[in-house]
Amino acid sequence: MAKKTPMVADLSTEEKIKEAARKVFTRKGYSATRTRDIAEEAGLNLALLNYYFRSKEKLFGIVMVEKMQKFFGFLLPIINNPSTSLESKLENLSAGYIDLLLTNPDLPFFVLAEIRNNPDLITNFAQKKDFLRDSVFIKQVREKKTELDPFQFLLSLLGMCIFPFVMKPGFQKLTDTDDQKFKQMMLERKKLIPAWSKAILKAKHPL
Amino acid sequence: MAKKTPMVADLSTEEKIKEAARKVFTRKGYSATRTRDIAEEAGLNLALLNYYFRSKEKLFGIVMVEKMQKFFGFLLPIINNPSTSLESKLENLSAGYIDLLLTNPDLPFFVLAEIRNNPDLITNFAQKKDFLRDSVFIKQVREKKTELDPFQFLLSLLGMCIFPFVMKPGFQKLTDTDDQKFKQMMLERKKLIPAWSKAILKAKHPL
DNA sequence: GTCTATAACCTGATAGAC
DNA sequence: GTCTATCAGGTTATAGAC
Repeated sequence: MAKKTPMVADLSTEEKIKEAARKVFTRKGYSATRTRDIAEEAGLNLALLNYYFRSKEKLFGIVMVEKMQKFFGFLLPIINNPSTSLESKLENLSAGYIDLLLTNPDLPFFVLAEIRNNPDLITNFAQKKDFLRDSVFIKQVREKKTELDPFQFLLSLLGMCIFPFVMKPGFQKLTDTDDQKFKQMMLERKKLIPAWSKAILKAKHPL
Repeated sequence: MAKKTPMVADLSTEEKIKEAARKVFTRKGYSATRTRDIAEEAGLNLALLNYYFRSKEKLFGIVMVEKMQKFFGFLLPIINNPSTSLESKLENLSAGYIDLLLTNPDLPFFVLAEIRNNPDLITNFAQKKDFLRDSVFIKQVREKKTELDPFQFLLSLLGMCIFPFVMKPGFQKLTDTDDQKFKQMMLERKKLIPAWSKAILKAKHPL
């Protein structure tokens, strides 16, 4: 193992910093993290952050774009897939999103926080203006059940998938649920949400 | 209108600071707000914050407790009310919570953020340990449908009520929905959520 | 490329005049 | 009680040695 042949475990300095930044920024947010926290987390000196990334803000920007792409890059293709049925979309979205969030439990809160700080950002990640209004998903809900506002339905669907992760720390404390049990619940949820969504679609619309 | 008879509009200095603190802290969170922001928002000098509240942290603590009590003080009594049916609880919770959040749209995000920063806090606001596990709501769901995990159901119910408000800025940007239209949607939602929750309770449980 | 030392700046808190 | 001016400490960013 010569010095120039790094093992898989040890990344380049630049990548070490990015990895540390991902971790600290997602946990504490932009304002509450100090560049020193990131340097320490990376096991490196503070000056290197500026050497590689010029500023805290630029480093954050890189992490932020990554996270946004992860969050929306999964969601939008499913919602706008013209070759799957609405029922398939419910199953794909629920199962895939919960898997994604199980490996990235802090992702939704980070994304929601960032959108609140800067709502204009969201337009960079929705492919085009009125993307959602014109999406296949919205059309399919409209065809299935004209009296139902498809955006109301989507809000509920997303809420059922995402909210448990936003609420995770509080929920676990309140119900004495450890990570293992929480994971089991979320896996179970992959089947519950499509079933429940279909029940909602079938339910009589209230006056 | 003598000097000593203030009009309803102008509050005491102390109350002006608190009101400004509520506004800025809820919008930007603890770390991102500077005491100078609060002073400016209140139209007062920075030194007065420390005169009245000793420190940024103490001022934040006061605002935070208020918000937590507002958030949980409404939820817990409904969930644990022994003299209402499960169906009534669904209706009361949905209607009441959405009304609360329409006048306090930033409340859920603030509370969720605070719980993430300090999960132990939540135990101060849940009246006793295992409050939720032993609650009337959980018992009633269990009686109604033994094969359904009542916590899964509660997560969905809360998600449907709360998530739209957490997502509000992004949703509005993405769908070109102004505040007036958003409010209409949420009022409509007060009827949708109980109907949908009941449909979930009636739906066949997936294997 | 990586480090130590330090500059430049920002922020919470206080002193002291009014 | 309220203000201006300032301090003390912490934080980002950089200079310069290695």
